[in-house]
Amino acid sequence: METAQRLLATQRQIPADAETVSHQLMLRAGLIRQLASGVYTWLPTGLKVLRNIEQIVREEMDAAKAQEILMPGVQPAELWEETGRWDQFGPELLRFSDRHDRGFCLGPTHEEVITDLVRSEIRSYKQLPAIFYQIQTKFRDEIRPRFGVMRSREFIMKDAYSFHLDEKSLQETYEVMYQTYEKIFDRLGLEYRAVVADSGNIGGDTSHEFHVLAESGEDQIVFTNNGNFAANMEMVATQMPSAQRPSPEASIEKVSTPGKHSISEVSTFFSVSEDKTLKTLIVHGEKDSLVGIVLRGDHELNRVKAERLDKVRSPLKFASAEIISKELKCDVGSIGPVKLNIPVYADYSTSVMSDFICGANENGFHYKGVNWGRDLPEPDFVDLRNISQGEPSPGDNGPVKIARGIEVGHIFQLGTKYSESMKVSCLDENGKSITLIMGCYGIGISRIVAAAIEQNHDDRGIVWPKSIAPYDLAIVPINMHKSKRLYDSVMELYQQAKAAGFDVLLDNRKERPGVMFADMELLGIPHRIVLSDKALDAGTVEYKGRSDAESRDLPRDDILAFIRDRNDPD
RNA sequence: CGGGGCAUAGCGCAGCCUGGUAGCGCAUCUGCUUUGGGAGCAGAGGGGCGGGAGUUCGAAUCUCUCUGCCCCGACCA
Repeated sequence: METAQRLLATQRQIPADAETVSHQLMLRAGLIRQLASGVYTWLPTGLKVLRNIEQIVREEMDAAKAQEILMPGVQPAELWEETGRWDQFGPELLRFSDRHDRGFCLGPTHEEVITDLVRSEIRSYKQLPAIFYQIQTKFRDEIRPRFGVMRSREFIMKDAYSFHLDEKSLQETYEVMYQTYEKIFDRLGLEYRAVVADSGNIGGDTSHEFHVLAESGEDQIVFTNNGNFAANMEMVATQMPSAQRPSPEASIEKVSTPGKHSISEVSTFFSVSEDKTLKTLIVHGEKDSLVGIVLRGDHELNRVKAERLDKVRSPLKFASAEIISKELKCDVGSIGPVKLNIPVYADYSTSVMSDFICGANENGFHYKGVNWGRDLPEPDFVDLRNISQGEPSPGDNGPVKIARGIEVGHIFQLGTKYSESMKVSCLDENGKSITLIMGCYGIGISRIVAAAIEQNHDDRGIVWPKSIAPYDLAIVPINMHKSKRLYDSVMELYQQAKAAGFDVLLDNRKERPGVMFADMELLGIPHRIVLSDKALDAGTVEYKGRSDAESRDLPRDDILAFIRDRNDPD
């Protein structure tokens, strides 16, 4: 491919609307353009990356004996009514009517469609197990699309669905899919981790997420060095401490703490560490009630755990400052569990605290020397918090580490959630009708593009893993328009590289070198060859890998073999 | 949906407070010079200021009202 004939669409300036690195770089490198909120056009370069990812996914899915199909983006309401999701899904499901006033939606996922297909096509156990997949555009009317294609409304997903006669078969296929996902993310050249996950509203029991590790990731993942434990933060249980609560030594005392609101201010004021304080959060309960949630000062609330509590409204909603001051007669920074006349849940970790500090439910005052049982009733101690770095892991696998990740894959064991409501069965070898068991397996293809950039970039632009880079190799000639022999040499190398199977981008624009270098680096092309008259005399070319610190001169005749070796050292 | 912000040329912005008929940088086009890290000079084209209504002799500037987009919170690949 030659730059002069190609819509490179690179931009020098950072678009004002983009905040995250990947979003900025995708716009600047000319991969995408926004059409509407959460809706993007893929430009030629971006599409090449997308196709590279799709190809790897396709090859590995095919290798796992999954069969590719393509289902419609538009789906009839009746199917969704069968599973009850027409009502459950909420506004995220974009609904509309056709000219006959029949209800339709834009497919956010395809459990209903595939299940409908399978129930009419699969009749015998001999056709099972079966895995179907597609790579297709989905639409979810997200409340707030953001970060470019990281969370867009229209996006490209690989979704796969498996059907089984029994649980054992589902387990086997699930294991195959897990391994297939590992192969896919290995081939994509991304640093990732598989974690135990919450299955959310897709339904089912066992589920794993695959996260690309990146500082900017929205999810926290928890794992151990021995590799035997890895889970989404939402899922990591903390235990009731086994230690005995120390006996009270101090007596309760109300202390004036003017202007001290946050835990760090209060702990500094009292010259104690944050773990000697309690923080009390106020959330909405059922109906109009409020519920207090008490955590150790240095701990972080886990929303998913809080939502599971009987008295807490789901989804979790924090009480506003106005409601708190109206109902509790004090402001947010002064709340504590003592004489708090609403239901209170306290985290396990607070059960072994004594002589602690907490808000006095009066502006400008805190209590110190507070003790459970003596100064206030024992609350319900439950698991409410996020585990912290360095704490012992569940199952004795050593201390946990915490990293941030971007969820790019999710596999579920669905069980019979859809097959039951949609009555999918077939006959087993005894002629008995069996309700099929399902699994489903998603990969966010378009999100992977953004995640790969979040994980692999520098101050000059994208640094693509070589398997998904839009081009393998950039050829940058210096002053080609001035030298016929340079032109001939460049074109010869260009043809040779193409013949050798490289996807080559020849920068044949009449630009100054700096402009070409900057664009090729912004685009993140893994290998760059610079050709000049000077090097021609020496019989060399100048080579630089995208993440190399320095360029090097190599014999012209060896360059393609050199790059091939570098790509594939074996 | 709650909170905050923005909307002026392809991109980034100024002008708005104190109304007088739109400007800067980059990009684009032409010419000359230049050519190993986003060139220099000269010239050119391009918008009527998100839409609608109002106030006014006159509105990018003031008022009202829509709409779109971005950011922070609850959803998910």
